[in-house]
Amino acid sequence: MLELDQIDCSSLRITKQRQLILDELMSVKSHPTADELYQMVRKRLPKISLGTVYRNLEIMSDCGVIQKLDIGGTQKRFDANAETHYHVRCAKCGKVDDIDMPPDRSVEKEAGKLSKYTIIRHRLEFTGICPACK
Amino acid sequence: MLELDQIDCSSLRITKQRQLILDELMSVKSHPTADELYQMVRKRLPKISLGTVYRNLEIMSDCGVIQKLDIGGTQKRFDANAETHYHVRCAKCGKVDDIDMPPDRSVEKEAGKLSKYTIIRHRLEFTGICPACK
DNA sequence: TTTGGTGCAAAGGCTTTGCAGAAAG
DNA sequence: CTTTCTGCAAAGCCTTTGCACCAAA
Repeated sequence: MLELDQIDCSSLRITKQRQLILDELMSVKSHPTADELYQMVRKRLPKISLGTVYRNLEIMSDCGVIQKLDIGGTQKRFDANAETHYHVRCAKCGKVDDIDMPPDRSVEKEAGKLSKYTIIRHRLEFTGICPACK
Repeated sequence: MLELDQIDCSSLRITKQRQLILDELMSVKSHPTADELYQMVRKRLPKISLGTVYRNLEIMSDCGVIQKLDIGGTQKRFDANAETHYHVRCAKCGKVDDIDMPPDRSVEKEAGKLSKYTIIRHRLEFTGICPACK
């Protein structure tokens, strides 16, 4: 729940593993799960462990280098683009893509008026059927 | 992933358990997790099992009686209101509330133009700090 | 060196499931 | 009666974590 903690991002080291995980994530426009990323990185660094992938994805998203997506489905997904942007998820195969729509910050102001919460951010997600599943 | 399957909703029976789970869910405006609901129902039906709660929540959301929410955090939450509406989640305590904002279906048309997906629905969620956590 | 990172394997948290008996229709 | 549902407990799936060793700075 506590997602506001600041972690120390200044003492991070650049390890082979961390670099490769980021490289692989940046190389795809899809939004892979930790395990998918693990399979990708393993081709170049066969001895890397799944735990290391999870640990690094966690750290990098805490530091704002990447983004952890909590889209439908059971597994979390990761996005090399840490900026706010919108996504679509295929209801059949679970694939997640970006939607190239400019984020509309005004909805946050509106939501702030309609509730007693102090709004920090918003997230807009679409569900649909991807071209391959049609 | 396959969330489009139709399940047979015509042969459902009205059991004590199912009725109570729905009653409890309808009685709150919060959006409880399966376990929270289990604790609530247990006060009135001490011998109910957690598995039964999960099973019924699954069935009722498949049949469109209730809604399963996939909001941030590790646990799924449930909503007696199956209509499309928006939510806020507190970044500190994880509480989820409704936002009384009319759903804007036009964003779906826009997203359809900007991607190759056939859009089925959208979901808008806010993150903020609830009054109790301020 | 010092401190942070890694691999491994075990543990954890939430959810699903198989099965035999119970209950709804 | 027949079919669906329940309680229980075990299994499953994804993710986190403890520990001893390794490597970056």
